[in-house]
Amino acid sequence: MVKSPKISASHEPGGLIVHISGLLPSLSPAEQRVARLVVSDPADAARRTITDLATAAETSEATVIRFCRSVGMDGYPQLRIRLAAEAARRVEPPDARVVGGDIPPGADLAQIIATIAFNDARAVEETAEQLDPAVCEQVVEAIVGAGRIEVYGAGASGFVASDFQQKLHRIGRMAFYFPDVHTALTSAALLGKGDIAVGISHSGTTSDVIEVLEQARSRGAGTVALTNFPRSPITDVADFVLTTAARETTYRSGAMASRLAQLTVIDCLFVGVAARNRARARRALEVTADAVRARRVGPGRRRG
Amino acid sequence: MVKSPKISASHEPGGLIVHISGLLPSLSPAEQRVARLVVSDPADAARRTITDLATAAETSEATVIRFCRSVGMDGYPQLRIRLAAEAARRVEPPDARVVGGDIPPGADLAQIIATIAFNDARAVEETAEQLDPAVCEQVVEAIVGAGRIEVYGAGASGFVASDFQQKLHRIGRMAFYFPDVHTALTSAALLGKGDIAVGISHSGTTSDVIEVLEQARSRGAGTVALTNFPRSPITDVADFVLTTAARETTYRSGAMASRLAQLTVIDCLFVGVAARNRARARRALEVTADAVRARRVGPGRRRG
DNA sequence: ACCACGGATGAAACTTACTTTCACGGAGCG
DNA sequence: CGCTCCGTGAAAGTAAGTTTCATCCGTGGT
Repeated sequence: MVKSPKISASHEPGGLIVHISGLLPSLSPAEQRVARLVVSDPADAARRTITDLATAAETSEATVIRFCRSVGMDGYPQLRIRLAAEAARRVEPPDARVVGGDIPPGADLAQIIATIAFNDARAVEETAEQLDPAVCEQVVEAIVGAGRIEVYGAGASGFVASDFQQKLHRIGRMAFYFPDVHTALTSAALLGKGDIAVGISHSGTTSDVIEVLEQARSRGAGTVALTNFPRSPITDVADFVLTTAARETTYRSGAMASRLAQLTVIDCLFVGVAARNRARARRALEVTADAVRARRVGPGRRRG
Repeated sequence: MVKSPKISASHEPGGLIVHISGLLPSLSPAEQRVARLVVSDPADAARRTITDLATAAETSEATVIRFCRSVGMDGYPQLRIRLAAEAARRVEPPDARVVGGDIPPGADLAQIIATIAFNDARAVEETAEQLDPAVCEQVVEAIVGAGRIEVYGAGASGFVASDFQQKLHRIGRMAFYFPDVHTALTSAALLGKGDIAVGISHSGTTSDVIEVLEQARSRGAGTVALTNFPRSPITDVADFVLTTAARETTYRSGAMASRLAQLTVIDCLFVGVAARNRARARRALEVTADAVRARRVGPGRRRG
């Protein structure tokens, strides 16, 4: 058996490669070698026979098969044709920016900008592609029906959590965010059936967030995890798992791509929730916009 | 017509399917049955095994192999992956999502996600395109040489400001962010020549941010504005203006696109700054990553 | 009418690719 | 120190793909 019976479904419509990248850290070393080969050149991998690929990855055919199963395929032939399809679909970017590539040392700013924009945009697109609308729908449903919503996140993911809280609050949902673990734990302990706890962690391994989510769950609240890695520990304490698809480079490890990917998911959830009651949400947005109008200056002239 | 295993080269540029259609009349009856199956549903054919396809075409495997050779393939596996690739390529391009379009009232979540992702990714790309590398360069320069860096932003832009501060801080630059206007004003008053103040405001009209930036400027600090509107009030108090390119829709006025666009710019600046001293930045990132390692759990491995 | 010929075809032999099983070895745990 | 569990590849086993070959059938020559 693979994973727990989560609601995250075995769903990788938006790109097999992306899906594999996400699973990469949860694979065994030998399988990771295979995965890296596959990800780095899907078309080439599709051309190879299983023995060939195994040799190239310095492992045995058995491991390649295990890898296929790990990423949700029936066997090698299926992986092969999926890879071929995938490779065909992705039209190579015009110039030679390597996806997820590091910034070359001699790069000038224009190059840097181009590379970053490419990767950032990519993260957004790929995240959206692989998002499972069914799971989103359920999460939206849960949020709409929730008595209280709490959002947790540490460090960089904390910004995202905070952002989500603010958005929900703004359309009149009772949402909270606690930067402090102790406060968060305390608050989580007060959750109950019908409440929703959302934990955000790129790596899926942030113990603070996991603990709080666990606490919330033990009290009967529904739990949602937002992470880049579908088999990371955080998914064990989540009723619903939503994943991002950001490929981080070593150099940019404080990187933005994961943040953008997370925000994209948040945006989808937010709009989904808001769409449930357009009138009310719109009214709330207007009211809140009015509230800060006094803090604005001039006509915002985009004058000619 | 007889079939010509002649010098027809293994070159079918216009697409494999077209190629096969063209050859169809020159094939033997049994091969034609195979060809028709393949042409009518390439994706399906790619999924089938040779025995399967042979049965479906009411013929033997041998004939399928002959068919493969007739159309210039080495064997069945090659045909299969070529078909998969072909089928994938001829998938309809994403449908007509209007750029900057609002979400139609009846939209289901899948549509919403697609629209959002499209607009978000677009905002990132377009922002990068219109970003002036020369100005970025100057800003990076200023930040690298700055004694102190302060970042201001209110509301949603506050998250971005905070994020930027955190990033800079993480690579060892002396950066600050103040959520509170009074504190920010006080701090700005203490800036001087050689310091840098960065104000973030999507609309460019947030008086709090403008005031603080003004204060900083009056003390001799360099000022940077990040806004979506190149002629908004904030640009009057900025030495350097960086712009985003997010088209906000009415409905999503709490919108994410502008946030993502801002973050993209921040990302570019950050990487630009970090690139100035790769060794130091990398070391700092490693050290800070180590610092939170204890707050992480397990290897993210979960199977069985 | 008969036969010789050649191409088309599928059965079966054969080869290669894929999958499963199993035993080994090392890491972590009591 | 011994235990278990997990990752691993060797090898056995199965299925897929390929080749060979005998048969069939239509054609054209005798």
